[in-house]
Amino acid sequence: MENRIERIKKQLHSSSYKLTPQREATVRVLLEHEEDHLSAEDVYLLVKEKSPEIGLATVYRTLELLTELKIVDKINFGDGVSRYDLRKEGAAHFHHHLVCIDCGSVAEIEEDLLEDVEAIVESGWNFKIKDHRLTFHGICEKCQQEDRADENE
Amino acid sequence: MENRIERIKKQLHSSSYKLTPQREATVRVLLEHEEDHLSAEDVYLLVKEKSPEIGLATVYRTLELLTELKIVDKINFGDGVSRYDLRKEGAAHFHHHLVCIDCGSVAEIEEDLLEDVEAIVESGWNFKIKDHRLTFHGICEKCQQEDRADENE
DNA sequence: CTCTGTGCAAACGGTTTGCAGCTCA
DNA sequence: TGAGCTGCAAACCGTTTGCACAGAG
Repeated sequence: MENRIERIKKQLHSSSYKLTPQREATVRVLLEHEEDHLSAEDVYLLVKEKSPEIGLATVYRTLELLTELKIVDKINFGDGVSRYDLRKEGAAHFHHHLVCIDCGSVAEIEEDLLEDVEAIVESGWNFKIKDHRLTFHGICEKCQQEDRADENE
Repeated sequence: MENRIERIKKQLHSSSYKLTPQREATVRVLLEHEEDHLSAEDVYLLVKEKSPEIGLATVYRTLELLTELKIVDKINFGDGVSRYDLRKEGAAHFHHHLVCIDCGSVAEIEEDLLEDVEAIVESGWNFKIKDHRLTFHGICEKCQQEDRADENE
């Protein structure tokens, strides 16, 4: 935890930004909720619990800054809200998501899985890939079980 | 063209919707710009050229209706605007996109490419896939050539 | 006549921006 | 002192909604 903060601090400094208390509070919330896919508003409310004086605009500006430095990834599942996802340490590729269309839960896939596909696309379409977004929409394990339970009623 | 309109008309009817002049004008714009990834506003302006009385709300409502009936797909490249993409005749899967981070152009990939990946995800994560979104961000062929030309200056 | 669909304008909600004040070198 | 950063409120902008009216069956 502390050493990840330290590393982020260095990343900011190397681009001549400061790790202000507000920025640190925001980063801490992101670290503590690494599995969730928080919206800016979510982050704001969580930061506010510990630092009540913070403003929503500051959170937005911090998230934008972190996105720019590729410390977080800004994602959009099509529900009209941007969500922010901390990049995994040393992850070469952006991870994938499984969005459940029943309960709305979002799971992550760390495995790359796209290596073959990317090779095909790069050679077949002459496209130099820099990043990707892959999201599957479907039914999560829990909802599948509940659906089956419903059927047996 | 005409028979695709006819087919869409039938799809609407089978869900007890009418193909009104406004809806037809909107669909025609989508058919005429199948390669572009138009925003609602884009569609509105194009429809307005031929049917100036149409309102923006009607275009939104039509696009929503077409999305519901899976005649178009609503996509989001993260620039804060929804774009609408006509489904290819009989396409089982939603196609993929190549977004150029230099010039902003968007190309489409019709090939599935994800069959293997989906099989892995379904069995490995117990997730029943219903749909997917795959977008690659990178440099298109044209911009790669221009970059190379720049280097040789 | 009824029900669906439409145009307009207002409302909405997430995000951005202008600005005055603050912090810390 | 000055550059960067913050909080607040207002502005923004894509999208949705309420409502009165039009049009087809």
